[in-house]
Amino acid sequence: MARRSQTETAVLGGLSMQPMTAYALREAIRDVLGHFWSESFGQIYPTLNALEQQGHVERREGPRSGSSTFVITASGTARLRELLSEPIAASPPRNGLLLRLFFGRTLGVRKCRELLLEAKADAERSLAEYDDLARTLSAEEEGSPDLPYVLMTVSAGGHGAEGVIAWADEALAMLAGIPADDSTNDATPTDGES
Amino acid sequence: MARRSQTETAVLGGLSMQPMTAYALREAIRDVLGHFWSESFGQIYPTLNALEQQGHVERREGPRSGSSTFVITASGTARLRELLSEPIAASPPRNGLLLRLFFGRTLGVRKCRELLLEAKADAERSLAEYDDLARTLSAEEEGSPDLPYVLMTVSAGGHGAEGVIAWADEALAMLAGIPADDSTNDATPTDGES
DNA sequence: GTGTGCATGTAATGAGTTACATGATTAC
DNA sequence: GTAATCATGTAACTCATTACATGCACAC
Repeated sequence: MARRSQTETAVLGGLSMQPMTAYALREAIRDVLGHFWSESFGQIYPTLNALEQQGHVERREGPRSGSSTFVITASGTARLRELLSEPIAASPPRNGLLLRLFFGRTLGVRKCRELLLEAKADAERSLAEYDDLARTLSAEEEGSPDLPYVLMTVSAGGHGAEGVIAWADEALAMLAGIPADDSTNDATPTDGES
Repeated sequence: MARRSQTETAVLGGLSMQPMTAYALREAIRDVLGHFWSESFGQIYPTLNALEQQGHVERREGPRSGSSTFVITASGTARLRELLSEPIAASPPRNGLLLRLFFGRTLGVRKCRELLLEAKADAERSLAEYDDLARTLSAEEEGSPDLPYVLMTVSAGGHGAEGVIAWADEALAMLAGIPADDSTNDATPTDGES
């Protein structure tokens, strides 16, 4: 747990695929890892400096004057392997959609339906994106030893999206069974008694 | 965005289902919302105090001397409705499993397989739990106006777990297609050149 | 009378995000 | 020359978690 927590993993991992400038690294993390991981960019530079001091990465001449390309060292690869082998620290769940639906009685049937339709549309859109991405990557990165692993994570996104779609359909059906009671929607609260 | 960010929503939502002590609330959040939401308990008490000062909850005699039961007020219900209607602030994705698999070339085929088998087993276990939970709740809370909404969130958990299982099978099949190259596992890194 | 669980809170810490500040290079 | 983009960093701030501190009440 060398602090920098998982930022270290993401940074070393990115550099394990290819040497990059810090700038390129942060774009890679945003665009490529972005589907399932995020890093605060404010920590990438400090982490790179720390890793350099520990000898896990080396600074080389960058593509421009003043810029540096970072290259992972053998010790960095070992460190990455170590980090990847650590038990997965489950980040606390925070599903804003489910939080809203859970209190759906207060939110109202109509808004719940809207949320579900929106979630379903989002999932359908991202499912299409994942399919595209898988096809593009298979073609462009053909033969790369990283490809199968990358495809696995893309596939996870796809299955997740499919799960959301199936769930949304089910939930919409359940919603349809609830009397579209407008008193729970925007009218006076049902604080009848006591 | 009254700060206390979403803690406010969870607290008001919990009290919208029934009046509780702060202690009971934090257990409810842990046990019931726990599948898709988490709150740092250190924020529940301050949030309750803030809500009390704003008139969104009222403090009543608790079940013991010195303890208080909190009751949501009409303005609290209105506030909750407002909070639930706010756009969903997507929390940054942080999937530790996918982060590891993405760098699977470095981690090694064997450990990837272990991770996937573990994830699949976890998903199967929680799928069974969700099924149980749905059955139990349907029986125990029969007739509650909150029940259908609660069941929707349970169903989301189930579909999610099913998605993970399907994905894990696919990913394991992909893994099987990779030469179980032990050089990428624990042997010397493939830092051949330069 | 004592231990377990109910009950209430606060302080310290640490992690993560944003916004800011700065400058070089390249394309137009 | 000037706008966009590459490039590097830091400081301030918010947010969240953990651990700690305290005490009552009820069952045994």
